[in-house]
Parts: sequence; structure tokens; C-alpha cells
Amino acid sequence: MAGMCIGQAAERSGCTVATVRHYEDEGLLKGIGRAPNGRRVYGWPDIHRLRFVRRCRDLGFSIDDVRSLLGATDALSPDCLAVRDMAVAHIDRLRVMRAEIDALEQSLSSLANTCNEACATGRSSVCTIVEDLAATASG
Amino acid sequence: MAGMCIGQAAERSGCTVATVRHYEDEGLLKGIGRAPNGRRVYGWPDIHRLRFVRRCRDLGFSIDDVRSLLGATDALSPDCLAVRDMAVAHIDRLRVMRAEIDALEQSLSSLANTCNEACATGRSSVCTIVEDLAATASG
DNA sequence: CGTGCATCCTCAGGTAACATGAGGTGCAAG
DNA sequence: CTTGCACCTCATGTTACCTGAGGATGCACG
Repeated sequence: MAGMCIGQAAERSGCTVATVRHYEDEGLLKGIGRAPNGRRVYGWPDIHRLRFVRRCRDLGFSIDDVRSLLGATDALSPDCLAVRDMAVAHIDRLRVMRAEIDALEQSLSSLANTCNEACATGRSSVCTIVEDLAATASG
Repeated sequence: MAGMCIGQAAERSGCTVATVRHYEDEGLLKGIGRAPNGRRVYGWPDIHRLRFVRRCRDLGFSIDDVRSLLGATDALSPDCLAVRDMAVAHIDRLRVMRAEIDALEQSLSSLANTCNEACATGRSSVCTIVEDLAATASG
């Protein structure tokens, strides 16, 4: 039960085998044992940690972020406030990203509309989509 | 007027000097001349093309996308319909991204709320933010 | 016992879109 | 003549892995 190979660890943590090795290289996993044959051996705490990393990555945190988060959780009494602050900071980043995406969609939609109106059926010499794309956005 | 150095080309197109060279390496610029001293020489058509590339990149198209778009615009009669199709396809990608971002924000917000409720002032043994982060998302 | 396939190991290099730095040239101003 | 900036090429760094080479091991089957 407490001696899984990397394949099982990967499956149970939702990572690929390469990713599990990568996280170890990055120092996110500590004290991964080796069997006499040289193969890595994982226990349930390692799986848990892998899941934590995987989940944080899925939530958009960078490896460096995860390192900090692990630092907070590795402390004797995990500093949930620090974790919350990182989460809040990350929410702000997400909001900025969404604003940018919304703006892009606006631009692209109006570009597409240009074409739809000008040349819904076949090409039209009136369509300015290509010129519009070449126009500078802001400066 | 029709013989700019790379610095001017960069400034007038909204790229950095390194980026201008990069786009040339990528084959997005054609027929950039050289002065006798070996320096690149740009004309207004080049500037226009650089702006086009820069704008497309800002809109989220990949270099490969831009290559296709340039193909469409380089044609004797630019195929605006092809350009529109790429724009529409890209809008779909943006929608997927936004949905993911919204989901992330949801998750992170509820994580943060967990902590705000449990330990608004100081750390609380009730707060589960760290455990919540470790919980697997889907599988 | 041998064969064959899956899994594991360690490097090394690739991906996207540039940024950065080393080491060297060209050219104008003081 | 020297300072200093803009330019040149080439190499490497960035992020978070993926892919492949080349080789060892483990397990099942006949």
C-alpha cells in the first residue's frame, strides 16, 4: 500500500509520469525514496502533495507560486492567511486577463462583422477587414 | 523617408528591435534590404506589415496564425473571408478561455471565503483553505 | 528458461515568442 | 581620438512541461 511506482503515483495524482519527475526536479517533492533497483517509490503523503501541486497548477498558479504555497502548508501550523492572500492576488490577475479577453473579443467581433456586412456572399471590394487588421490599435 | 533603420522601424511599428528581427527570422517580413554597412533598411510597406503582425499578435493570434493571415493578405486579392473565418475561430477560443477563467475565479473565491469566514482575524483551526486546495478538483 | 512487452531510468533537446547578454563594428559629436 | 549609441550575429534564458534515445528491469506466458 505504501510503496507505489511512478506510474501509479502519476495515475493517482492526475499527473503524467514526466510531470511527476519534473515536480521532483523542481524541488516540490521531498524525500522520494528509491527501491534497490533504482526506481522511485511513493507513499500516500507524496500522492497528496502531488495532487496539491496539480490542483494549484490547474488553478493557474505558477510553479514558483506553488513553492510558496507549499512553504505555507509545510509550516508546523499552515498559514492559511498567506494562502488566502495568494488566492486573492491571483483572482486579481484573472480579472485582468478576463478584461483583456473581453476586449479582444470585441475587436475581433467587429472585425468579423465588417466582413459579414460587406461580403456576406462572396468577396466584396467594400470589405475592409484586412485594412482594419492592419490599423494600429493604440499608437 | 524610405530608408529607416531598425530602431525607427521598431518605434514606428510598436515592436521592440529584438522583436522586429525575430519576425524577420520567422519569415514574416520579406525582402528587407541591407545598407552597404550591413544594416537592415526598412521602407513604409515594411512598417505597415510590422504593424499588422504586431496587431494580430496583440489580438492573440499565434505567429503561425499570422503567417496564414499574411498569406491571405498577400494574395493578389486579399481573401477577407478567410481572414474573417480565422477571426471567428479565434473568438471561439477566447470564449473557452473566459469560461476557464470564470471557473478559476469561482474556485479561488470560495477558497478565499473559506478563510475569511473561518479566520478573519488571525488564524483559526477551523479554516480549511489548505485542505481545500489539496482536495482534488475532478478525479 | 527464454522471449517479449510494459515500465522504469537518465539525459538531451524541443516547444512559443521573444528577452537578454556577449563580443564586435560603424558612425557622428566633442 | 575617444566617447557613446545604434547596429550586427550568435547563444542562451524564460515557463512548464513533452518527446525521444538508449538502456535496464520486471512480469507474464509458453
